[in-house]
Amino acid sequence: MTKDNSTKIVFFGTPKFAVPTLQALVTEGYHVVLVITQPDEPVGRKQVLTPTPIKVEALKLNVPVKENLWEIKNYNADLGVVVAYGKIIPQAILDLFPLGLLNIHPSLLPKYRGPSPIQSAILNGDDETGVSIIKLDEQMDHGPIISQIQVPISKDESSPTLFDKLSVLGAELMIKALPDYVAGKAKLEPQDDSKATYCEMINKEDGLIDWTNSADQIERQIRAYAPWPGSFSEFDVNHKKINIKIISAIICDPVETRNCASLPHDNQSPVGKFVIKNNQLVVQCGHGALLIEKLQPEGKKEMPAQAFINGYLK
RNA sequence: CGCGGGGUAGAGCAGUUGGCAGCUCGGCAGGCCCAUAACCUGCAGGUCGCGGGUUCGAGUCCCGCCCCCGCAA
Repeated sequence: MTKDNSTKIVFFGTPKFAVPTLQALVTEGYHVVLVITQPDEPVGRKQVLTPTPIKVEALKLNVPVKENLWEIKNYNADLGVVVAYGKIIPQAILDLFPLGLLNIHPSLLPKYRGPSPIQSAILNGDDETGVSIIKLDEQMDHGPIISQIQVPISKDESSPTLFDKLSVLGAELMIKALPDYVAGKAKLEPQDDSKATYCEMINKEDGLIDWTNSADQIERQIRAYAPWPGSFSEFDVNHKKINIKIISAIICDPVETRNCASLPHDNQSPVGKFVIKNNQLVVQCGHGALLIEKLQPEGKKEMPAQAFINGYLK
């Protein structure tokens, strides 16, 4: 492997997704002179001030960590590597890097520019997604593509597993792409802007299930929005309304196998209500129905549907 | 001190004004049946989160602690 240890790299990243890339860079012997990450934030129920995963990793690797972008001036860096940093980096900062900045984006750009590409790919039922490495330019997720790799999306893929996969693949792809790029031999393929699509920041309300949608669509939503914001709905249980998060479900379609093949999917049950059929928990949707596997009532831990039936619906 | 719900059998829940700790499912044994995830009979399984206190008596009331979860990113 051709490495140029004289290239000084500044790494920008914040969440867990960025960690494998930082690790790989250091392990492969690249000279990471500085890590820029977001400030510690209060986290969790107890609002404990917590450093970002990247900060924790950087300290472990003995790389200096700063939150102030202007610190970069003191490091004479050549190249920037940006992985889920979480903020727009101002042009004046970009100009400090002679070799520019590379960015890992977890989609097949120009598809799914924006902040939620992984969730969007699952939500839309895509067969595949991927990871792209681009050179940052002045527009969001717009720069020329240096490298790209496809990844199939299985029928039961959920956001957490896909995050993990793409996180690791992104790191590998970066390590493969860097030598040529640093040597000035990389091909820069401009994106076809006419094919660009965009995804939005996800909000809590996006997790609210609209049971008039098709079972198909709701099932994809459940996988896409795990673990946050989750997919939830209000149900009538023993004359009380409780908010319940659906953790996983199977589409009740006679074509599908599994044990729901014999279930009556009569399209007559009330939409969005629990129905017990053959001792299984089913919710009728606008089209088709969902067999609930795991769920979580508010204030409770997640539990199998069977346990929910035994404890709540008897 | 951000707001709130909770910890009772392997799982999920009940437990009234303090008075023999219960229900559904699961497990085990037996029965019925062509057969079964159905049905019948029986059995096992509990330091009621931890530590104090009040009381003749605490799952239940009081104080302290630990843990889990929903909202709040």
